Amino acid sequence: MNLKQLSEKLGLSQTTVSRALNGYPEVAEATRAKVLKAAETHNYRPNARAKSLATGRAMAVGHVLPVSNKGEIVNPVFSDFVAGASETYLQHGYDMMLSLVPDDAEEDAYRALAAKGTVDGIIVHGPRTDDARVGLLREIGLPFVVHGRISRRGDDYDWVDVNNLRAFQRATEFLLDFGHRRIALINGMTVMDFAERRLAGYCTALQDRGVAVDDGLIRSDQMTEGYGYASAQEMLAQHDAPTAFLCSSMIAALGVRRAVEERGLRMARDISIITHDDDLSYLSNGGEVPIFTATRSSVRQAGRLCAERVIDLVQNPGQAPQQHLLEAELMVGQSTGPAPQRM
Amino acid sequence: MNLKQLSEKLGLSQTTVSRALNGYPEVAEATRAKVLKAAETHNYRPNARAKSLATGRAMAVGHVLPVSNKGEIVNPVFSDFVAGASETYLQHGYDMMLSLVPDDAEEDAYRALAAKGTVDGIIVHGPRTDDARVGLLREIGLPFVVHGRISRRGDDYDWVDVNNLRAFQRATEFLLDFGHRRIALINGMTVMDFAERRLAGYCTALQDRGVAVDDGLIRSDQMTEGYGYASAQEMLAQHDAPTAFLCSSMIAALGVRRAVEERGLRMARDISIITHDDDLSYLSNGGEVPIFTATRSSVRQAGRLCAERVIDLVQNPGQAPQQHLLEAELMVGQSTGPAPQRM
DNA sequence: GCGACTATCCAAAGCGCTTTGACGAATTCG
DNA sequence: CGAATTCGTCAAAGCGCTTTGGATAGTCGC
Repeated sequence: MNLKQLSEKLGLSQTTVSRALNGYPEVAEATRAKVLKAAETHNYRPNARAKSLATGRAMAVGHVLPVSNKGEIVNPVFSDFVAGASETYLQHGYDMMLSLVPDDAEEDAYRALAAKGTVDGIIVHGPRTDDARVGLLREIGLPFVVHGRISRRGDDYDWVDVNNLRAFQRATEFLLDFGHRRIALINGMTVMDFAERRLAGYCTALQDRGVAVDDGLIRSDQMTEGYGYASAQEMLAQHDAPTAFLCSSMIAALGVRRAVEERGLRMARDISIITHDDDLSYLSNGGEVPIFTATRSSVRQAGRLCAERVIDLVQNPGQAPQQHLLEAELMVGQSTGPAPQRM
Repeated sequence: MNLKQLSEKLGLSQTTVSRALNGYPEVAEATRAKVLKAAETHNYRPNARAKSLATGRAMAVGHVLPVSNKGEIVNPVFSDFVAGASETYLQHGYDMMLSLVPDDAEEDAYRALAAKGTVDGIIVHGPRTDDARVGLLREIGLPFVVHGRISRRGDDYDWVDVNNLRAFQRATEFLLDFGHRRIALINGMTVMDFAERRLAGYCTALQDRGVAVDDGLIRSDQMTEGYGYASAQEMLAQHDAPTAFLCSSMIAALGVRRAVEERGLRMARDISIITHDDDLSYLSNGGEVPIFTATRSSVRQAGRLCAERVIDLVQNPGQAPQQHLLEAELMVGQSTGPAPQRM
C-alpha cells in the first residue's frame, strides 16, 4: 500500500493525505481523522527511501567503528553504547546504520557514507590520540559527534567523553592514601585517546605525591581478560611486585584477579585492584558492595547523549560545538584495602 | 555532485553515464573509461536513496534485537556477531541497519521495517522457544535468517545455529567420564531456545548413564558474571555440592570461578568447569592450553554465515529454506580434571 | 452584495537514480 | 547496393514521497 493507492481509496489527493499524516495545519480535522484511520487499517507506512529522497533527510545516523585488520578486536563496550543510543533513536524516529571500516580505508568510507546520503550524521567511535577523522568530517560537512575525544586537537568539534584523566587521578590518589606506592597500570592501547588520558591522570597523581613513575609497572594493550592476567602474573613475579593494580576495564580486571588468586594472594588484603567500570549490563559490578572498587561511568548513558546530540546537530545545523564531559563516580568495593606492611 | 551534473560535464546523457558506471554492455569501452575516470576525480557516488528507490532494493539488511523492557541486558556476543556479518556486507556492498525493539512492540516493528522499505532482508536474533517471529516474517514476506532456531517449529525457515544439544551432551559426557556425578548447569534464560537445547543435551547425557537429573543443580538466567558467581556460591555451600559446573557462557564461567576460588577450592583439582565459548575477541580462551575446557564455536563465523545466507536469499528469492548447523569443538583446557574422591 | 480573506484541497514539479523504447550511425549480409 | 543488424546513445517515464503554487468555495466586513 502506497500513498497513491491510499489517496485513491480515500478519494483525496496525495497532497492532502500526505499533509494529514504529517500533521500539517492545512487540512480539516475531520479529513485528518479519516486519513489516519484509513492508514491504520491498511497498515500504511510511507516508504522511507522515497520520503528520504523527497525531504533530503535520511532519518538515520551512522556508527562507524574502525577495525584494524590485524588485531580484530571488537570493543565489547559497543553493545551497551549502542543500546543506549538506540533508545534515543527510537524516540526520535531515527534509524541506526552500522559500518565497521578497516582503518586503512577510513577516509574513503567516510566520504562514501556522505556521498551516498544514507545517513544524516555520524557517531565516531574509538578516537585515537592523533585521529584525523575530525578534520575529514569537517571537510565533508556531515554532522558528527565523537564518543571520546582527540587530545591533540582543540575543542572545535562535538564530543561526549568521560573525564578519564580525573577518574584515574582520583583512583590513583585513593590507592596512595591507602599507602600503596607500587601501583601498576593495566591500560588500553597507547594509540587510543582514552588510554593516554588515563595514563596522564595516573602519572599526575603519583608525581603530586612525589612517587616516581615506574615504566615497568605500566602496560598497554587491547583490553582482554588474557592481557590482564598475563600482565599481572608477570608483575607479581617480580621481586618488587606492585601492591595495587589500576585497570582500564572490568574484563582486564577479571584477568588480574585471576592472576592474583592463582598466586594464593587475596584481593584487598594482599593486592588492591581498581578498575574502570563502564557499567555494562552483562558484567555488572553491582551488589550491595561492588566486587571491584571502580571508577564508574555508564557507557549506555554516553550512547544516549551522543545520539541526542547528533540528532540535535542534524535538526539544527550551524551550532557551535558542544562538549559533554561525564564524571566517573569512584565506587568503593571489595577489592581495595591498605597496602600490606612489608616485614 | 550528482548524475545529472556529471553527465553534463561529460557531455553525455544520464542514461549512458549510469550504464557505464553500472557495467552494462551497451556502452563503448572508451566511453566507459572516460566516465569512470570522471566519476573518480569528482568523487561521485550515486545517491543510495535515489538508487534504492529506482531499483526497489535497499542494499541493506536489518538486524533486530529484541530487548525486554525490564532486564535490559544486551548480549555481549552481539559485538562479535556483528563484526562477522559486517565483513560479508562489506564485500557485497550491503549496509547494516540495527534496530533494538522492545519485545512488546515486536510485531509492529517488523511490519514497519518491511513497509518502510529500509531493508531487503533481516537477521533475527535471540530466538525464543516459542518464537512467533518466523510466522510473522513469513506473512510479511521479507527474507530472513534466524541466528539460532525455534525448537517448537519445523525447519521451514532459514537458520544458522550451533549444535547446542550435542555440545552440551558431549561436555556432560566428558565430565561423567571423569567420574563427576554432581554436575551443575548454569544455563541461560529458559525462554531462550539455545538454553532449552543445552538443557536437553545435559539431561540426555545424564540419563544415558543412569544419573538422575537434580533440579537443584540447574539454574537459568541472563548470563552475567554475577549470576555465575551467585549460583556457584549457593550450590557450593550445600552439603551435597556439585563437583563440576557446566556454563552457558564464558562470562558466567568467570563468575563461577570466582566463587570457586573464593571458597579456597582449586579449579580442575576440586571443581571442574566447562563452559560454552563463543570465541569472543575480547574474552579469548586461548593460550597454549585454554583456561577453560570449553565447547567452542565462533559467533563471528555465525555472523558471516547468516549474512551470506540472507544476501543469497535477497538476490535469489524463492529458494527452499536452508539450515546450517555448526558443530562446537570440545577443547580441553585447564579447568577440568577427575572428580575428587570423597573421603 | 461585493471585494478580501480564510480554510481546504489539488495538480504538478521535483528529489536522483534506473530502465524502457526509440533513434541515428555504422556495420554486415544477401 | 538496399535491407537487416548491431552499436552507442538519448529522451522520457517512473520509483513514492514532499512541497510549491494555485484553485475553489465558504466567510466576513462594510
